[in-house]
Amino acid sequence: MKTDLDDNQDLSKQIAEAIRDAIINGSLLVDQRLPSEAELCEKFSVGRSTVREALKRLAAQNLIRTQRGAAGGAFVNRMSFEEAYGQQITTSTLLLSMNEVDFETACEARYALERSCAPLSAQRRTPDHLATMRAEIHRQSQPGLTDEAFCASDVAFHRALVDGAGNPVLSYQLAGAVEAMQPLMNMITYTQRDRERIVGLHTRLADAIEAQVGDQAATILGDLAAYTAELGRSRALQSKRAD
Amino acid sequence: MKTDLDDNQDLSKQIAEAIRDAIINGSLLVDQRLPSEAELCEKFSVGRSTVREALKRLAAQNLIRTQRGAAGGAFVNRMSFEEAYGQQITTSTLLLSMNEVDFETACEARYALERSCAPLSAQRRTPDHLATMRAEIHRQSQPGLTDEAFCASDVAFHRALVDGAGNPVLSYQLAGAVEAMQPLMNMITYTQRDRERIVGLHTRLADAIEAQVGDQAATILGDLAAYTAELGRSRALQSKRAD
DNA sequence: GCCTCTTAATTGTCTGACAATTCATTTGCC
DNA sequence: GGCAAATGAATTGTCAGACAATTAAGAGGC
Repeated sequence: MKTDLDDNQDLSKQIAEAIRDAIINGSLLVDQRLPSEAELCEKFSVGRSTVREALKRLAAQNLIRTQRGAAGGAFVNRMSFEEAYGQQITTSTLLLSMNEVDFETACEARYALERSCAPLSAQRRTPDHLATMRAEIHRQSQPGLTDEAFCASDVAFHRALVDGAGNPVLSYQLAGAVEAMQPLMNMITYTQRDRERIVGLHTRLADAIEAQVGDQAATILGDLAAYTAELGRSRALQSKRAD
Repeated sequence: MKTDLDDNQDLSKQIAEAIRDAIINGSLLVDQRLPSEAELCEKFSVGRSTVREALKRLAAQNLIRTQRGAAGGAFVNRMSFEEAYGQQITTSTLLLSMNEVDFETACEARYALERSCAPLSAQRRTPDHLATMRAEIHRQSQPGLTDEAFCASDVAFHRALVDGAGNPVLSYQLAGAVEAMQPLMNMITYTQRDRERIVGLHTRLADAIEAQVGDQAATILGDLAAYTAELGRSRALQSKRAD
């Protein structure tokens, strides 16, 4: 961990970066205790507030956790799939909502990514995954479902599809990407006919996954992408705002 | 923005979350100025350090930026693709390095994801993308290249492939995923024969993209995935540590 | 109109203090 | 001796006040 302060600006940022680098390059290992705030003050020759602000920056990125008390302090946090997943969703959601990404682009990206796990999922899916997919299809067929609930079920369905590939890294990347696009998908109003069409495609998709025919699953995902894009085009002007 | 503090623990975290939620749900718009620290102190009835720590948490996530001076303050930051990309790489890199993800799983995820943009890239790639791919292939053929430089060039090559799809959302998701796996890829030692084989596959891949034959590109990516996985299996015990 | 100086607002940093929490040690009782 | 309670020490969490650094806007002079 370097102790020299390069510039004359934003000390807490520099200190946070120094510690972050130490974590990334392995100088600080998981669950290792960082020096106490007082020691860091001496090491970097700064006041305690500055050190604390640096630590809070790291805590916000889930890089460290802190404990009070005698044997307390700041510890290097093991980044869990759960935390990483949450962070990715927050980042991606904001990125999409703040940059006027048009629906068609987001939609294309989503289905392209999802397609990548169709063959693996067809090959490795367990009965659990199939059951989840069937259950979500059933939920989507219920009348009186709000658009938001329909979208949430859609995400759950596709989540099961992705998880079926049995690759946690793939699940992490894809689930984050898909879920981040949910607010955009939520902007669509689905008529009863739309829903029936989607449920039909989902059913065929589940059938293909069950029959372990990956190519067919990929093709159906392509159809689903095309249909969703079409819905987006025709409903583009409604601009429902999710709040 | 809520002003009530639920628990009796970690005030700065609660305040940060309250403001973050306000940003996500649209109560605070891009480039809008947050209340000054003094005003936030009053609003939440806490001391200034607490408010500052909350703001630092948000700054660490690129949600806000701060400016000193008379018209200064904290402003809602427009999340740029650049920032989001950097965050995703940091998160994913740590996730992979701290959770003993085995090489084969990471490799499978990487190539599965990359495959998803092969058809789009074949369809839309510009001469610029092709030129970058050819240039990186040439670099990879240079003798005396370190393994790290070879890997970096490999990432640049695949980055061009991904960007060829002309979908910024897809580029963002994929480039982050691919780059985050670079440290794992760096653990491989490439012999001259390995490199020749990879360069050969890259050349065929560039040819397929140039000829706009997406299916073939996807197939070659599959071959590349299989070969990389094979290298990972045979070299698994070397465990070079990148520092 | 333009330049300079002043002023006010705001964030960045430091210091000192106290509260809250947690663990280790000591004390006191049996 | 053994166990429970009190004590103390270390550490983070919070607050208050002060000053420095920076920046925009206004005042004043020319």
